[in-house]
Amino acid sequence: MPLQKTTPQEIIRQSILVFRRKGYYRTNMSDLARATGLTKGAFYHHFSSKEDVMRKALQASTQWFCEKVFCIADVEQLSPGERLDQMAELSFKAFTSGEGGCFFANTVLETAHVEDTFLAEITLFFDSWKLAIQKIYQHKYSAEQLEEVVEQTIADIEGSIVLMQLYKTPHLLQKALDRSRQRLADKNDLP
Amino acid sequence: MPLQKTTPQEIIRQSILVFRRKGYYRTNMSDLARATGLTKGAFYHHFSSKEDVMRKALQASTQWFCEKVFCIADVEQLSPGERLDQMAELSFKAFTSGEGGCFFANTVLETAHVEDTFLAEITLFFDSWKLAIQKIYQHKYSAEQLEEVVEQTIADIEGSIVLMQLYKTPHLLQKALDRSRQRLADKNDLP
DNA sequence: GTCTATACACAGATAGAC
DNA sequence: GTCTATCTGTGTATAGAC
Repeated sequence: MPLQKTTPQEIIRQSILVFRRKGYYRTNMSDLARATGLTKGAFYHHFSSKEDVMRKALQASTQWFCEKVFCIADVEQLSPGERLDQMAELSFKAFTSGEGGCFFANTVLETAHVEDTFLAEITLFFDSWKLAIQKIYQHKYSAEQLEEVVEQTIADIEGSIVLMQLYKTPHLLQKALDRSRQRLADKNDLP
Repeated sequence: MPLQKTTPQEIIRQSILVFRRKGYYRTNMSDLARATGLTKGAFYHHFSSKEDVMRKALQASTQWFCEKVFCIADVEQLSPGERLDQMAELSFKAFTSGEGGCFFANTVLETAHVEDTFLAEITLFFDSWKLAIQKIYQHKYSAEQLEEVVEQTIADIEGSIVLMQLYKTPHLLQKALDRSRQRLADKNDLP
């Protein structure tokens, strides 16, 4: 029997890149087929619809962040500062490699008020991210401060990703990640 | 001669609401026509293309922010804190009334890597915003601190608008605006 | 599993009557 | 200035050969 030429995993990997760059609605099945070296017909052999591809792309991307980035928050051999440094470095690469910034922010802004099809998948990403940062900041912030400083950190990073794509300079994201590190070091901080 | 039933200004006003909620690509001419009580044919009497409507919508929205919100930074009768309070209150209303959060953030994420058609219009909005906040923060921050704290403030607000739409609570934006106020009050702050 | 061909719906835009 | 009708392109999805 012949080998499977194109695996669903590889199709999803390429589809994430296209969706992140062009957005959900602007991406068409021809784009996805071309990116994976398939035809539209062959593509539909693997996935039932564009929505199906998108959902699996969001899930795969969240899984990647959890396994490669957010899990660093649990490494007890490292200090909180070292954990944040490693997470920041990987986050920077993830959000600046290729085009499109944050796949999840793009998707929530694009779809939230049209159809709530992907809200569960996107919420899972941000909840996982919040939890990871929370684990690190809890060494420094009190319980009542913790929630807001975590929200501020993620908001600062996501907003910087927006501005980064407008002004076309990754330095804006780098500075936001540096601020997230300073929040762990500084004595007097917001809030 | 008969009176003009639908003014271009009113068409743009309604189009902004639709574009902000559904996004540029997902909005079709029927949506815009319906929102203004016109038919597609009548709509094309006023505007040459969807891109034309979008560009004028972005320009009109920027003009509104400059005349109604950003100009408060120049009111010398008010203290810097009072100016920021007033700007924050109007910004909160602008970003939470209706659906879609920030029209400009939505548009830059949607279009930046597909076509750079609207980058000039969006840049004008953010540059105007930065300038306004800069005028207020310059009373407290040194020249070398100023740029980053302004960028941080806008990033924090924009990121909070993203999260606000995911978690469906305007409180997230309110807290980001409160932090922008604290940056003017606190003694020790980031950076 | 991959291909070509095509069905079907809807989008942006135009023509021409009123 | 607004309408109905229509042209044309493109999008999602399916059918069926190889």
